[in-house]
Amino acid sequence: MPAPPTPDPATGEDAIARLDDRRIELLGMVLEVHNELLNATQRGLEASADLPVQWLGVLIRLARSPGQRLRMTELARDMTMSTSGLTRLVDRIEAAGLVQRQPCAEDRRGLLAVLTDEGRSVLTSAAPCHLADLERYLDPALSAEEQQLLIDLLRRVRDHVRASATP
Amino acid sequence: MPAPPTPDPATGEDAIARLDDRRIELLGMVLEVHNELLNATQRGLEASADLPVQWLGVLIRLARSPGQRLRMTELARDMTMSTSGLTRLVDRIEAAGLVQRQPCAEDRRGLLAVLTDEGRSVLTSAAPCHLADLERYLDPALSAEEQQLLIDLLRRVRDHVRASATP
DNA sequence: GGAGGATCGTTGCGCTTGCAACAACTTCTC
DNA sequence: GAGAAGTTGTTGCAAGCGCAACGATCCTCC
Repeated sequence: MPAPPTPDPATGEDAIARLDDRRIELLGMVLEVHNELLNATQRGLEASADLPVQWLGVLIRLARSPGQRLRMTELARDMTMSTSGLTRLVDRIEAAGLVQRQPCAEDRRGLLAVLTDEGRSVLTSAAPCHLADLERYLDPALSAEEQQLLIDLLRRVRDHVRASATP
Repeated sequence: MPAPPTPDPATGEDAIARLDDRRIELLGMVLEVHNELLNATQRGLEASADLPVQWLGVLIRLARSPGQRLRMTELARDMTMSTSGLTRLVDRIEAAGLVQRQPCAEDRRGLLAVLTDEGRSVLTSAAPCHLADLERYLDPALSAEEQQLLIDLLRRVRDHVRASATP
């Protein structure tokens, strides 16, 4: 391959040409799907239960955990957010009575976020609407197999980003 | 299928059981990948060019557009963010000299965000690092075909969410 | 051609988040 | 055991975003 006619502008053109790169498109698509899907589910959740999606995220993770409780740090990791962000988030949810902080028996520094009865009740009433919304958005777009495939592909990306970014 | 033994708690258990639903897992995975990938690329971009990812998003979209310019509203749609958010974002980028606002000839309400020479220069110097980071994160996780497949699946989700949520 | 409605971009305001610093506690090391 | 080093959760602070309201401009329909 011969050298390009105009060296310095050519590197610029080269860089511009690479803007259509597959990986950049992938990043953009992840961002767009995230925003669209989050906005859509948020609207649906506001209409049906007047609940922020993040609250539901916390409630779901607690409900799935043994004893309906989770350490603050672990919850923050699960939610992929900072511990300070999670502190305020749990503050709000606790003020609404859906969660409660409990001291941790085997580590006196730690706190456990515990799902209250009211939190569990709110979750069981909001979950069906949330799921119906999600089905409405996803099922016509992707078959069950495609959804599973998408999950697997995304999980592989997540795992590798985590592994190569955390150190 | 016989009725469950304890009716009212059973609906609760039922709702809790559905928390493992494929669609909820998919939503969670999209959120996680978004956060991880955004944080990772952000760190890389800070280290190499000290540039927020959103700035690069604007720069890339402008560079790809004919005349390196885009209407504010269209840019907001492309970035999947509100017009007010974009106003402040462009404010910052313009203050840094990478973009410039120009009046729109055929619509005196409108403004065009135009890439400046400096913006183009910053983009061409930052893009290679950004792409290298992205390759480092994505290529070991997914083959070229899988990446393309992932893009296609995500695009179908995006399109359907947009179509069924906007009205 | 002019009035009503829609669209474009900006601003005030409040909310949520992350970073850095901190105190309380645990764990490692000698 | 005592001190150093790390971890856990909270707080002050500032940055960024979306919503609602606003003026300016365009478009439609009589």
